[in-house]
Amino acid sequence: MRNPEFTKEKILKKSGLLFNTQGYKATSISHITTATGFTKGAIYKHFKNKGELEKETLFHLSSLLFENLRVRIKDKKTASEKLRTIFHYFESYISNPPLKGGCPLMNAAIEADDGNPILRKGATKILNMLREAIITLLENGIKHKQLKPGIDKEYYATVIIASLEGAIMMSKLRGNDEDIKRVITHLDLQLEEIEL
Amino acid sequence: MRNPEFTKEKILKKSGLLFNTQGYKATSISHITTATGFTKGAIYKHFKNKGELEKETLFHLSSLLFENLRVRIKDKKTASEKLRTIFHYFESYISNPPLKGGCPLMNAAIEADDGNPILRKGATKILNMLREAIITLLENGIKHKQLKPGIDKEYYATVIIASLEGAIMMSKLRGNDEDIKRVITHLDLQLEEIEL
DNA sequence: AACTTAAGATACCAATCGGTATCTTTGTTC
DNA sequence: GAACAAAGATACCGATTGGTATCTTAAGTT
Repeated sequence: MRNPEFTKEKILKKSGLLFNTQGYKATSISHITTATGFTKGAIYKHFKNKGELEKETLFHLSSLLFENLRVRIKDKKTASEKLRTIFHYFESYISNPPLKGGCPLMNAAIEADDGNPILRKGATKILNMLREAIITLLENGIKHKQLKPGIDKEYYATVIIASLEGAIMMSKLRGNDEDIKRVITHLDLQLEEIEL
Repeated sequence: MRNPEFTKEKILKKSGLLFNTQGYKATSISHITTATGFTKGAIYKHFKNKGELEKETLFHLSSLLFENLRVRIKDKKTASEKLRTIFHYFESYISNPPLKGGCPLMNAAIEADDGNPILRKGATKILNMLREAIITLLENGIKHKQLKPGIDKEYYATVIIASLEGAIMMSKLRGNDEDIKRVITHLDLQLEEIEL
């Protein structure tokens, strides 16, 4: 029963797990063959080289998270509610992670920034998507008189992303969810201050 | 002219650069031999294996940063001034980095957390040192009536470290210092709110 | 100046790396 | 059912990996 689409999907899924937990450089093609049950020939039929597999896997991982978030905020009414939903999505990120290995954006950004330009470019793209999504949310909040006009949207987008990413790293390293909870509390407070 | 101390120092220095920029796994012993001019035999005389070299190098890198900060805050009078000095230390961290490759704590934490227990332990230790240093600073500020009593010190330590670490990652990835500057502004504002 | 010890150089090891060329198998089309 | 193209398996490649055993060289001790 051959099913090339299923095969590619399975490779991406297993690669996603391995790249996100062990790292991109540390995960070899052989690791992926044993994890998927497919052979090297099958992998190189679907991806022209390891860099391409890394790139596609990163995109696959981030799409998973974006979709996760999109589903959770789509039925929320106000910008505040949507933002708060995003914050609290990360509350269980350590104890019950939607993705093993932490944040794929962070992982790719840290591993790639000085030695893997393709992966770095992918991480930059994801970060920009995230920034723009939050800024759009803030803009809609202002437009619908839910958030104070004149606030610095770029500023809030940066503070939100930076503190969440940093907190995930901290909580993951320390093995508890204290840090991520504190940061979520902090972001909730910041949001209160710009609500009308 | 043989000088084993100088040799070990040089190995640590060059390893620090390579590990912090290219990554621990991605940097081979051969890379270090060509960078230092020493041979494999010399390296394995001073470090029993690569893991030990990684561990010692991480400690060497973090000591460098801690010492950097210590010098800058030692002549500052109040806890607020000391904290503000720490925040603004990271202002030039991207444009004029004291250490190439970003924050060694972050780099080690991200690379190690799922597959390198020795490095992970080292990163945890450094994070705890940093947390306790900030908490001590806050305690002294309270004791000397510079900061409001009853503030949640753990909370502020987490917010400070998380947002700074996240911002370094963002600014480094995007290649500018906008994000780190925004976070420093944010932390300055937070500090104002707990000052007496 | 002979002896000793540690520092560092050299040469090698099996295992693994990413990648490719070639083969076999499967499903589709006519 | 013969022909064909695509999917996947197999076998191999040179280069590199972390690590070690052995050798040489330099410096200190008496």
